[in-house]
Amino acid sequence: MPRTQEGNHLPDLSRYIAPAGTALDAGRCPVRDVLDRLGDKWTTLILLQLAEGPKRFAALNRGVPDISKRMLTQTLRTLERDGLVERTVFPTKPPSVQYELTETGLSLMTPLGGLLAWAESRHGDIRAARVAYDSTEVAPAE
Amino acid sequence: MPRTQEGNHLPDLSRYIAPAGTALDAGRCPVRDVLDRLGDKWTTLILLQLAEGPKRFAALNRGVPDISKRMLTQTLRTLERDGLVERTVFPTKPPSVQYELTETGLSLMTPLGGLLAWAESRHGDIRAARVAYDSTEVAPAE
DNA sequence: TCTATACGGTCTACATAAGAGACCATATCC
DNA sequence: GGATATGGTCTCTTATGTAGACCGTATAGA
Repeated sequence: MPRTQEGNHLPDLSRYIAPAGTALDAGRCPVRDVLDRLGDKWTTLILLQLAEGPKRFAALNRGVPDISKRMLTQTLRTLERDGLVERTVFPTKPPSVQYELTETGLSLMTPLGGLLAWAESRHGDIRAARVAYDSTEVAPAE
Repeated sequence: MPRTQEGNHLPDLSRYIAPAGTALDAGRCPVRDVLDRLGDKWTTLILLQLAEGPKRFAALNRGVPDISKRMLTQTLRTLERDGLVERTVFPTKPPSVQYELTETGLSLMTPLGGLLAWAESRHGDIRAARVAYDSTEVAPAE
């Protein structure tokens, strides 16, 4: 079994890999249980909106214009259920609903920020790699 | 790279939010273009496998037992296209194929590690929040 | 008064994506 | 000869995501 063959200053990621065959099921594997949520396509965008401060439903919808209300509701419910977002209903007439990050949600912003910084700095590389890949696929003249 | 550590003092995340109405489309918004990939359900798991060192197709399949070959192939192709993973075919008799992280892929491991550390440390909170949420939903008698 | 808009959603119908599992060719082992 | 392993592809079915209509209340404007 190949160990980590180089000591290239990586964080010890193997700790996040479930022991083979045992804990890869959701509910026990934090990677799946948490990371899958961030990949919800909308979750990260909404968290980013809320990182600016508490917002209301319609404001979130404006901040992420191409999300449907259904998906916005659904994503917010999941975030609320996971304890990342707090939902407060003000009994005004039309009732207004405020969403804001909880302490847990707020604490996610730091590691998320690191990932976004990576995404921003490497976005050019990734896009270039795609172009290169697609061109060699179309014209494998190498 | 922002190294903000305080919970109430966030890194400037607003920079990752596209100017309203302009750049939320994929291809211009790094958040979508990159983060959506990590949410591919399998991508992170496979990257974690490869963080241990180069692996072959079947080894990856064993490391993530419940992925189908079809999804494994597809995910690896996407990672290769994005320049995060390099695919090398050795012309042995049943040809063997090795996958390994590129420098770009390797560079993702650090911010990803931060996110996984967060996921691990908050997993208990999140699961507890879910239980609490579900119980109040089922029995809203307060 | 009649209509339009905004609030915060829900509901239904449809399109896309994921998943299971058969299948392929080659080669070695028993 | 049959099983197993290599690295996939292909089709079929099911789950998920999306668009958009709809709902009731309330305010503003014509």
